[in-house]
Amino acid sequence: MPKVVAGYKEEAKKAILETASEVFAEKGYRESTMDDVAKKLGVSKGAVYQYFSSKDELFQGLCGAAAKTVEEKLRTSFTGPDLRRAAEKYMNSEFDRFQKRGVLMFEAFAEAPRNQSISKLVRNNYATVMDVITRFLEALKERGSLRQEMDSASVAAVLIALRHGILATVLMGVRREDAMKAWMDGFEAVVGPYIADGR
Amino acid sequence: MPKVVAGYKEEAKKAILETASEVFAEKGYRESTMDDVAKKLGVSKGAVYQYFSSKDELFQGLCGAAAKTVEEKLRTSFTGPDLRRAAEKYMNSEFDRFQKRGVLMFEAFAEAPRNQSISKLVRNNYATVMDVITRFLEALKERGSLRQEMDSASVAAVLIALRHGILATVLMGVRREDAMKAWMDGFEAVVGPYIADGR
Amino acid sequence: MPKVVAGYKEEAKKAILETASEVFAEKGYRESTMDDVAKKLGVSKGAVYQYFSSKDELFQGLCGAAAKTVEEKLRTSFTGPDLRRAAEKYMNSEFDRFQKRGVLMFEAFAEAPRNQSISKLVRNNYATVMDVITRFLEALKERGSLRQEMDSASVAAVLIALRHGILATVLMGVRREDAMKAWMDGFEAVVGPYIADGR
Amino acid sequence: MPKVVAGYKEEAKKAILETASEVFAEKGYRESTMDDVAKKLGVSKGAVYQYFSSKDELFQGLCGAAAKTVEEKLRTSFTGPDLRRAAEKYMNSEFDRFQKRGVLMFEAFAEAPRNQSISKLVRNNYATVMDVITRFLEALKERGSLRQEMDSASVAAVLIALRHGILATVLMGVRREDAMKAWMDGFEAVVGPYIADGR
DNA sequence: TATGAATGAGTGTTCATTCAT
DNA sequence: AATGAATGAACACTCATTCAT
Repeated sequence: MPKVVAGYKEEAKKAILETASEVFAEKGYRESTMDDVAKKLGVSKGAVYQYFSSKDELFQGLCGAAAKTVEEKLRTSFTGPDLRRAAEKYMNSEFDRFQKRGVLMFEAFAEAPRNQSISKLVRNNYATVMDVITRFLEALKERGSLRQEMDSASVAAVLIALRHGILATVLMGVRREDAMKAWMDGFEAVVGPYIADGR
Repeated sequence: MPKVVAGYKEEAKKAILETASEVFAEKGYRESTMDDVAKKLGVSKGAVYQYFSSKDELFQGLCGAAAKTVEEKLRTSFTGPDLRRAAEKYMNSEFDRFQKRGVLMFEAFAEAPRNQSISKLVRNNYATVMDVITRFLEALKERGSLRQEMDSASVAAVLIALRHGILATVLMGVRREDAMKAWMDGFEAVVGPYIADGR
Repeated sequence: MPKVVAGYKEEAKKAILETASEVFAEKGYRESTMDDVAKKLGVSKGAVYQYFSSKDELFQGLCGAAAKTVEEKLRTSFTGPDLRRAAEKYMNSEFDRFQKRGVLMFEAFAEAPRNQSISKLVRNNYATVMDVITRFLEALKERGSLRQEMDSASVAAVLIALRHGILATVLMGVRREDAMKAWMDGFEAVVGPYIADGR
Repeated sequence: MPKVVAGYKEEAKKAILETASEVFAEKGYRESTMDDVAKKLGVSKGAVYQYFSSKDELFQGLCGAAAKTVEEKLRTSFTGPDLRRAAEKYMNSEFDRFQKRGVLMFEAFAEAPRNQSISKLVRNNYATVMDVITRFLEALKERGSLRQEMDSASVAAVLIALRHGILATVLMGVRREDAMKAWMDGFEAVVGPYIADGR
């Protein structure tokens, strides 16, 4: 009779989310069963239901957590003075995550049209990411590191699309190094010349 | 007792594929039932099974058809002398298709990791598209319409990723006009200066 | 692969209803499973669901059929010239039915407060029965077989209650003959003197 | 950590029974969960199990208590010199109880055939009630208040059936006042003329 | 060829009951 | 005594697939 975790409720939820994301990523959301999740956790189905009242809620929790991870990663990656290196580091960490959980993003997109909560999550995540990147570019412009006539919001939109598309190609079988090259090429072309220390 | 179509086997398959893609796009692949498809066609389940021996095969047929459509569209769009206008026209037609069938792409990506056939389809499609675009860019370079030092394959990879990412943002709720702007902005940045009539 | 019945849809429904009422009467509605019903029919669960889309609907169908049977029995029993004998014959046939399916009535009453359809059914059945009996007594009054000052509706209400209560006591273990005696005693007391051929 | 009651074991049981009867009456025995009962009590499931070792036992306790209440009510109602008024007062108090807990009776009847304990309870209750009423009628006969040729046991049986049937009609939606009229009409018809002070 | 009744293996979810704390 | 997390056996309901007609 193993416990979900030996700790507190929040810990338990996190553990379930973690396991569930592995299972869902491996077998797909619709193809995975609650039993799969429970068994991988070494726990009974009922135990999982104590923390998430439905499979759907579990999936939403998952997507929410993933969205937060993405935002976090974004914020922590784009900090240093070297824009280019930041972009590279960022995409590298995305690749790592994608190796394992990448499909989940598509699962979420596929569900969104028929699932209000997921849809809202996806949209909010997009808005947040747009905001973070736009502000970041604005700050660089003010520092003089980027050309003044750049439309930050527009560039941000392109970068987000590019990032998404690059990740998708990885799922399509493109080799990681090729994908990274495409990302860096695209990044440079879109962001343009960069003066590291502003003036 | 309506026939799938009053014509030949191939006609019948096309009709089923068409209807199935509507149903799957609306309700999702896993959530759609063979009965949904049959009913929308005004035909019995058994009739559908006469042409596709399983739901999975039906989905594969769907994806194959979609891939062909994409390739076709690509080839027909990028022909005229005006690169920019061609890019815009192309994305416009993608948007139209995406309004209705967009999600199917995500369904396919989500299935791919667990479905050999779909996976192969996706990869082949990627390769084909890469090929088409790379050749096209090469041709333009030879004509002198694009800068000679451009790495056609690399630019093609970026463009494909960008296209994919842009379409994804549409599903995420980005307005069509904003998505189009991002596409055009990205396109120009990536492809660079273009001399319409070469030299 | 046995068919539900070898006949038409309506036959099939009747057969299912028949079997289900046996199962439900034996094990109780809530304790019976759809599998119980299917197995007793020698059919798969899915087959049952082809005719009744839910367990609840099956139960409603059951109650509806039972209500109709009751009304029918009432109408056919109270016809001849001998009121007393009619009453006895009627209750006898009720006892026969009750031996097997009696509990179902209580199941229905127990469900009614939480089940609109059942509630409506029960009320409608009561209204119909009241109507039938009242009219019948009225007719007898007109023929001069019953005392003129009798309040037919009131007597009908009492008779219905009495009938119900008598049947309940049978379920409580009262011997059939004792129950019959109580019914006849009550009936006579309530209906009063009767002149078989009017005038 | 609230205690079931701050008092003695018997008090605790009573409190649980009281709450459980509310819950069961509202949602039905099979549809109610032990958690429903516990939560309404403001206590954990485990606490309830300390006093009743199973849901079934809880239900039996309930029925037992209800039976006692009925007997009590009977004994206290039929005391004064005015038989008619006593009958009315009695049914009035039954109506009050029925408003809230009426369905439980049907739940019990529905369970009885598959539950020895409940079955025994129901039969014993019937026997007791028969006894109480028969004795009461006998006493009245001896006092000269009722016609001497009356078969007390028979009349008692009819009255019990009538009472039961009347209560059932209330559950079927008959208005309280109409039900009361039917009860009084039936009562008078069955019991016959009554001389209030004997001789 | 087409039909649609039938199958049967699942799947999400519930809940009485237990038991370590 | 009380808690509530965990168990695990059910159960209603679904659906891809088959096949007799």
